[in-house]
Amino acid sequence: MRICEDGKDIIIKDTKQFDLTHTFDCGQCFRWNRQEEGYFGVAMGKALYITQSGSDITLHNTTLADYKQVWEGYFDLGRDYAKIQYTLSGDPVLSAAMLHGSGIRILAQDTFETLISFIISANNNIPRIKLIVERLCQNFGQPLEYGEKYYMFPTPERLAACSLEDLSVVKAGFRDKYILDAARKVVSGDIQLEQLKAVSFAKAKAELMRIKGVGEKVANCIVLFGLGHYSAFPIDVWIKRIIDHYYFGGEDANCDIGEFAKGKFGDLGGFAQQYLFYYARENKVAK
DNA sequence: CACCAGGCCAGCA
DNA sequence: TGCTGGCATGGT
Repeated sequence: MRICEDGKDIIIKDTKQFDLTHTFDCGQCFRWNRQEEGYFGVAMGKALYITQSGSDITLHNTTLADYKQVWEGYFDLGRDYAKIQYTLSGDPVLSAAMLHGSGIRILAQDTFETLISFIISANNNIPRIKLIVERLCQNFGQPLEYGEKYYMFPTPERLAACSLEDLSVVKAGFRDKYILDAARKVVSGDIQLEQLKAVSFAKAKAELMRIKGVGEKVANCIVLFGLGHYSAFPIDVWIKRIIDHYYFGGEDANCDIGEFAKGKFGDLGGFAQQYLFYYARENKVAK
C-alpha cells in the first residue's frame, strides 16, 4: 500500500483487504451512499467522495493532511486484516462469511455519532435509520460546503439544547427522549465519551448502558464502531438467526450467544460479527 | 388489516 | 433475576 497525490485527489495504491462496497454496506455506518462510480459521505466533520478501481482507492478533492489526520484512521488502514482473516479462517462458517464479505473494514467512527445512531437503530430498519440520521444532521448539524451544501453530524451541545418538540421534526418516534438523555449526559460530563476509549471493554459498556435507550446490543455496537473495542460482539436478530442456523442445526441455540462467540472468536469478536451480519443479511438467512 | 424493523424500558412474578 | 407488553413510525 502506498499513498500518491494527484492534483486534489489522494490515491491509495495496492490496498489489501479493502472493498468499499462491502465496507459501506455491511451495516456499520449510516451516512455513506452510492453516488455515480463511488460513494459519498460525511464523516468526522468532513465530506468525501471516494472511488475504487481494483486495489486502488481514490479520495477525491481532499488533502494529504486530511488523509493522515482523518481518513487513514477512519478506514482502519493501519490494521492487518489478512492476519485477522487467517486467524478466523479456522472456523468454516467464518471462512464462507469472509469470502462473501472480503474487504470489510471496521470504520473508526465518531463516538457521539455512533452513540446517537445506534440509539435510533433500536426496533427500526436500516433505510429508516438512515433517514432519521439525515434529518438530524439537516436540522441540527453545521453546514459544510462541498459543491452543494451538506451537514455535519450535530454536536452534543446542539442536541442537548433541544426540547422533545424541537426533535419531533426528525421523526425518531419513542427514541427522541433517549437521544436527549444521551446528549445531556455527554454535555454535563456525566458520561465522558472520549475516556471510554482508554478503559476496559466491560467498563465502557457499563457506562454507556446508564444512558436511556442503550441496552446490551446497542452498547456493544457503540463500543465496537465508536470506541475501538474490537472484542465486542453485538447480538441482534440477524446474528441470532445465523448462529442458530449454522452452529445449532437450525434449532434455538439455547445458550448465552455472547459467551459462545467469546469462546469461538475471542478478542476478534467484532470482526467476526461484521462478517456474519453481512453474510446473514445478504443471504437472507431464514428465521 | 396484520406484521416487521440492527431493542429497550417498565412492570410484574 | 427472568420474562413480556408496549412502543413511534413507515413499509409490505
